[in-house]
Amino acid sequence: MPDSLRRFKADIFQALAHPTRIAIMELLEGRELSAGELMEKLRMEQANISQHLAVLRAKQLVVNRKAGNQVFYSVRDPIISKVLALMRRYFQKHLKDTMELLEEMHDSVIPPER
Amino acid sequence: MPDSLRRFKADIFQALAHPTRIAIMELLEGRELSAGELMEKLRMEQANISQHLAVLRAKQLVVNRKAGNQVFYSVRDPIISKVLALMRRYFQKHLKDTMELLEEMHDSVIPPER
DNA sequence: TGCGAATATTCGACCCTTCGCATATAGTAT
DNA sequence: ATACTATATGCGAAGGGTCGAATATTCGCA
Repeated sequence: MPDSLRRFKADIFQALAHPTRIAIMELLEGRELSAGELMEKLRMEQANISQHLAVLRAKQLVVNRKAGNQVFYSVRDPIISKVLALMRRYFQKHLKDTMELLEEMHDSVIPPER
Repeated sequence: MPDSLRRFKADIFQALAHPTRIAIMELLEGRELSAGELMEKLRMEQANISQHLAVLRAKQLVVNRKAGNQVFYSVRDPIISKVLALMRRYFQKHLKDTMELLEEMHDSVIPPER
């Protein structure tokens, strides 16, 4: 496989390599949401969400549809959703190790989420 | 889904988000290779391969087995190979768009590979 | 046309990753 | 022990990603 293709594939993973973008992709599984709805569900700054959407758009992981004042996003190809689903299986399978790793990683105490 | 888990999942993608590491994972599909064999197949510096292996090890995408003088690597869970396989399907499906994107991305001329 | 709402883009600071180089560790053999 | 091979780790420089704040664009409506 030529390196240019591998670089491209790496870029796709790179696009998925951010918690917010994963959250966006998971929220978009099977349905369409506007940028505003995403912003509200994720409780993040408008500009920030928009930047992450720009990344996902640039790598063509999502497509957008303008409807009046709003822009609706959806996942471009269900294969990507399958990838995310596989990842969920992977995490369930290795949940114990995952937790241990998590603790090592932020090696002291994980602040409680609220 | 808690954000800590999503961060962890993002880290997995991050680990895959490099052409060299994708190459390593693909070479390891279904078989075991030593660090030296990987280095030779990929024609990269020893230290560099070793650093990439360290990343893959840290995220537990590969496991290693010491045998005398050498260290053999293999993929920890075939689910990850499935993810890579899905990605290959995705690329075949969108090959035309992929190529166009590639040209936009290094938007002038792509230096010939040798 | 002008205004307000929804979304996008730009900018600068900070941080993290990657590379090459140098060095360290682990194992084998003599 | 010494020497040699295989692999790993530490370090600094360069590059790229992420964030918040400010600004720009696009659309609908009066």
